[in-house]
Amino acid sequence: MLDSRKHTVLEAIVDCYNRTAEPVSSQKIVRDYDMGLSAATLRNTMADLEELGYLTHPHTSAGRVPTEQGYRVYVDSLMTTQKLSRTERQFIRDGYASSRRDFEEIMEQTSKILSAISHHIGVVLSPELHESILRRLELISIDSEHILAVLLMASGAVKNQVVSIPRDLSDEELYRINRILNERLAGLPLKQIRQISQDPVKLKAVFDRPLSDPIATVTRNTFALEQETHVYIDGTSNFFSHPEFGEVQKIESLFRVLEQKEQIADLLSARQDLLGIQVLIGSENGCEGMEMCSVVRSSYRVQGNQFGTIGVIGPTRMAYPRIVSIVKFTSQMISELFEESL
Amino acid sequence: MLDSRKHTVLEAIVDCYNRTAEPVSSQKIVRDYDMGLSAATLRNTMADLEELGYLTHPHTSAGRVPTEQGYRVYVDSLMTTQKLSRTERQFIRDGYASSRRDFEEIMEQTSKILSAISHHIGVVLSPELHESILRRLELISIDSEHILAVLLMASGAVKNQVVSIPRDLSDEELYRINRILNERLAGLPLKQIRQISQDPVKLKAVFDRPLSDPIATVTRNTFALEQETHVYIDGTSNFFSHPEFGEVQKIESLFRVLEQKEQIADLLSARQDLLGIQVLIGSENGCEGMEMCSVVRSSYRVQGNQFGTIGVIGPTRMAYPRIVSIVKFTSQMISELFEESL
DNA sequence: TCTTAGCACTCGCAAGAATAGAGTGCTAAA
DNA sequence: TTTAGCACTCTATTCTTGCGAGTGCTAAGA
Repeated sequence: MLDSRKHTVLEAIVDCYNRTAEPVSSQKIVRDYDMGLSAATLRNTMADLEELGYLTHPHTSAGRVPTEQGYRVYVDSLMTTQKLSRTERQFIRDGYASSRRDFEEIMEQTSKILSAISHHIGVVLSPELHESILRRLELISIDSEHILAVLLMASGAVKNQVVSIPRDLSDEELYRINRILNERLAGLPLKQIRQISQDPVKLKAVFDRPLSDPIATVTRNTFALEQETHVYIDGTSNFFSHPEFGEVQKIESLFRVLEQKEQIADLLSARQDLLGIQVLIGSENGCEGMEMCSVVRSSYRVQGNQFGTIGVIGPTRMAYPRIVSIVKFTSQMISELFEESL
Repeated sequence: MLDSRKHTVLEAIVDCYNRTAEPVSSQKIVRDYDMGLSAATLRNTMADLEELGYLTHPHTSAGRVPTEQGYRVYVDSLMTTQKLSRTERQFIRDGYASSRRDFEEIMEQTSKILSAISHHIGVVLSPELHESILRRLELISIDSEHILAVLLMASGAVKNQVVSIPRDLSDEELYRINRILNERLAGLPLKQIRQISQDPVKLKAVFDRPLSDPIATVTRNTFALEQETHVYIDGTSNFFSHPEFGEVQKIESLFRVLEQKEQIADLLSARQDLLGIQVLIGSENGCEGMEMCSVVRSSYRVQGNQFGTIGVIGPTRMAYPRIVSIVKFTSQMISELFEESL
């Protein structure tokens, strides 16, 4: 569809625009890229590329700027992904070295590493709690009406949940319930446990006890969990250094979106089934207020069928090859970390 | 020091400036405030107030703007604190109604309520973990090298901590250690437990066992906690609606500070010993990059000697009477919540 | 002595006009 | 097919001008 020259020119323009943040003129290309063509010829090619929808003009006498479609072609078939340098890889590894294998800390640290090395916004989505497999649960008495349920997942994630109890339970009773719940429920995914806990028939089958038994109530109340994903965001202030966000209103709309963590979660987790790296360019992310941002995301595997997502959010004009490498490498790192910790 | 007229005029100017965000002229005061004086007289008084350091001029032919010193006088002795309206009080109460008494949720919800009702930034500092009293601790086996320690505090706060263990411990051993730790340590503040855990003599005295016993190692590793305060921030994007932050660089410096949670923690917790409401005006907060912001803060009591802090961060030009009332009422609410939950 | 009307003066701000310069599109020649 | 040349367009900058808001000062009045 595009001949070789158009490819080269488009790549040069994307590259140049990404570095300078200014519309790219034909002269600029002649000077900076040695492609043995004159400015006039380039202008012809650029006009063609514009006709095809890969470039635009801010105004008649300005240079060219890639359109989203242009970026799409660049990302899909032009750019050459370079490997991260040794220093960069080490930087990422070092970032994890200090963390003590604590689930939350790994999540948080990842968002920090991503933002620090990419100079954009780093986002991490923890795996959906419902998919997690319960390794062990511990019930701790709080007062006569509440207990604290500590759910330890196979992934290392921990969920604390205050649970109402129907009547005061003695230590022995609680201990007994605790033991039985562990026997019958450990090893199952939370989603399944939830189904059991809400279905009187299944509940009876699993525990072989009348529904009035405190064990049924405790189970029901403990596993009445909402869908839950945690969102870790870091590096928001990096956005201030980009010239395209020189006006307040542009940055405002972005920040308003970032404060809505659910929206970010949706954005990152949409079509999570697609494995590997994905790049959403500009308005492709479908998020109002984030039209001028691109998202590079990848899922990571925690365990079995459990996946979380990491991503970098930056201006559409970002250094895609580098960011893609960063996200790819980091998601490998994090998957390895979780494999080790098993 | 200031006669009654100067008082009235200063109050009017602060009030007017807070509403309009524009320098206040003598005419404006004549029109909006019925004080039976001519513009010329007001100009004289304003000149006096400027000489005393309570007002300034952006330039010769502009109206007056309060200085930080002017705000100081206003806050300390001029403003009339109005009570919150019934609707506002109800709004705050409703904000807590949905939360399930979960410690973290209360913290988070408070920052949301504060920002939503004040239209500024809401900040909540959890009480310093070291000051908390251990109610109960539970050890859960993770793998042959790690256990999970769940510390339930008297306040309802929960701290999960992954702990390295010297060698694989059987379930019975772990259970035994767990029981002994609870017997000997529950009811003590973490700070004290930490001291015990690091002092061989005390450790031996409390547990009456050789230091080589796993119980000593587990104790030491479990309570080697850092000082720790959580910071909950909400409503940062509210700042975009204030006209004085129309330029990017002003908002940038602020957001860079807000990303440094430790700085915010220091800012809020400094001189925590002072009870009641405190107002830090402009550069008084001593935080670089936040010179144009004021802070209204108050501590809340969780239990016994344990205090956390809540606060509102807004532009120096904020509606102090209202914000002070909000912070005061909210900190009462939160203290009550914790009393109930005992 | 305090208050006020009047007036000259200052300064910022917005609108316009002029200029420079960057970059294009087109044409015609190589 | 490529390229040099040129006219044209549009932006960004700078300067000027005029307007209006608001002050400070002075002198007259209460």
